[in-house]
This record gives sequence, structure tokens and C-alpha cells, in this order.
Amino acid sequence: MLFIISEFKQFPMPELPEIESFKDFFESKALRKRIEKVKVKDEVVVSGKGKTFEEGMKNQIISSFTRYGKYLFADLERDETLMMHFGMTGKLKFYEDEAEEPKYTRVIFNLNGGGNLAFVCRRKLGRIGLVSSMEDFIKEHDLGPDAAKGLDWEAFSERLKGRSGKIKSILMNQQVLAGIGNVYSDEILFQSGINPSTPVNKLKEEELQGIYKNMNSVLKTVIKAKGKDKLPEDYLHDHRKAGAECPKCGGEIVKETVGGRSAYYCRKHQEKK
DNA sequence: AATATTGTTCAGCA
DNA sequence: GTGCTGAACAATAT
Repeated sequence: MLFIISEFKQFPMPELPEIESFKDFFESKALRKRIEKVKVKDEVVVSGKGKTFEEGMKNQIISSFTRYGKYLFADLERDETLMMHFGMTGKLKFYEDEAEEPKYTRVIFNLNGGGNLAFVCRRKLGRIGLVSSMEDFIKEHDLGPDAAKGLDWEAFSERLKGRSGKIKSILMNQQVLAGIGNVYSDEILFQSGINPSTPVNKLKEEELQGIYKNMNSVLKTVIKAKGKDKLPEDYLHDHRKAGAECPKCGGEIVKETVGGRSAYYCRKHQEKK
């Protein structure tokens, strides 16, 4: 039997792997192309004034894209950097004719040589704006190291040292590690057989190593699948619903609020200790 | 029609 | 100062 959360399917939550595929998409459409014009349709998603953003982006050429955590940055000709965060329902869409403008489009980039890129955001939680530099932005927001850029075991365990919060909350804390959200924190703990409420300082060394290992493999696997390919059979992803059957051990998937977020886990192989 | 959904930010507390 | 928790916020589909 298949369990699919309809909203999730329609609007995949943009976490690290999704941002990674936005990066590829944006690169294929806009890299080294001149942005002729920018139109802000809803100022709510723009950091700062909409007009300032439109003027700042006008006639810019993007030389490179960088993903950091759940953020996407674009290097411009001018001495500023384009910052994008997709919130809960944000995405990028490319279209040719004006009539094809997607619903919930908040910002439009008109590209030289035709075509438009839309910053789409159904609920207006995404943010887009100009920042002085990616490095400054990371510093200002005190973001931890990116979870998918070769963080080694020593650095990972150093980040968790001295903390006492629940492992799920710690993994999702962007100051500890940047990029992991609700869905993939559940997946990492599911693969590791660890209950999401376990305090991080109660975990044994080998359990932490398991979490580290699964963090790497889950992020790598999901990035590779790019939302197109099927994820492995034993992933929680398609069974992330209360009452579903655990694809690993046949136990029951239960839902519980952990750190103010809904956590899904298997009652059997992620038992509370 | 009330509820559930998310990442970020911030107040309050130990 | 630091870490942790819980709430608020945005908008909308069910």
C-alpha cells in the first residue's frame, strides 16, 4: 500500500537537496545571461524595498551560483550578492510567454534573449534580496557548516559537543548544521534507528557515528535522485504518515510533536529508551 | 470552519 | 553570554 501526503507531493518542502536542484535549474537557465528587468509582484518576499531590489538587479549578469544550507546565492557583476530562501513553498519556474506566468509568482526576472524566471512562493515565507556577500550573510545569521559539503566526523561531533537538546531539534538547528529540515531529519534518524526525542548527550559514540554516516548517505541519495528518481525502498519518505507500515521492520509509523515540529518515526525500530 | 503544514526569529527562562 | 523551548508568523488546502 502507498501512503502519500498530497500536499507534500504537490509542494515538496525545499530543504537542502531541493535547493541543490534549484541551483542546477537556475544555472541551466540564467548563468551568464543578462537580467534585463526584474519585477517585484509582492514586496513581502523581498528583503528591503522592492524598488531598490529591482534597480539593483537590473542589467546584472550572474557569474556563479552557490548553495549554502537552505539558501541559494548568486554572484553578480556589482559588489552585491543575490540571496534566495524558499521558505516552505518556494520554487523557481521558467516560462517563455507572459501568459504562462505561474500562479503565486512573487518576483520575475526577464532574461536577455527571451524567457523569464519566476520566484514562486505560494505561502509567502520565502525571501529574496541583495546582501553584501555570502560570507557576511552566513556570519550574520550564525549558520553552521553545510551538512552536505564534506563535513568530517571530527567537525560533526565537535558541533554536537556540550549540547543537551533533542537530537531531531539539534539536527534541524541551522546554527549547528545548515541544510537539514523536518523531512530529512526524520529520514536520517529513521535510517539510524534513533528516537527523535533522544537527548544528544545521551547518545553513545557509535550511535552518533551512525547518525553521521546516515546523514551523509541520505543527503547524497536524495540529491542524486533530484526529486525525479525513486528513493530506496527502505526510506521513510513515502511512508511518512501516522499508521503507515515501517518499510524496514513492519512496525507502526507514529507521529509525535518533537521540538514544536511533527516528527514521524517507527515505534518498533526507533524505540524510546 | 477549524486544523495542519514549514523555517525562521525571538522572547523567556535556567 | 549560552542553550533550549515554545510560540508567532505567513497563506491555503482539506
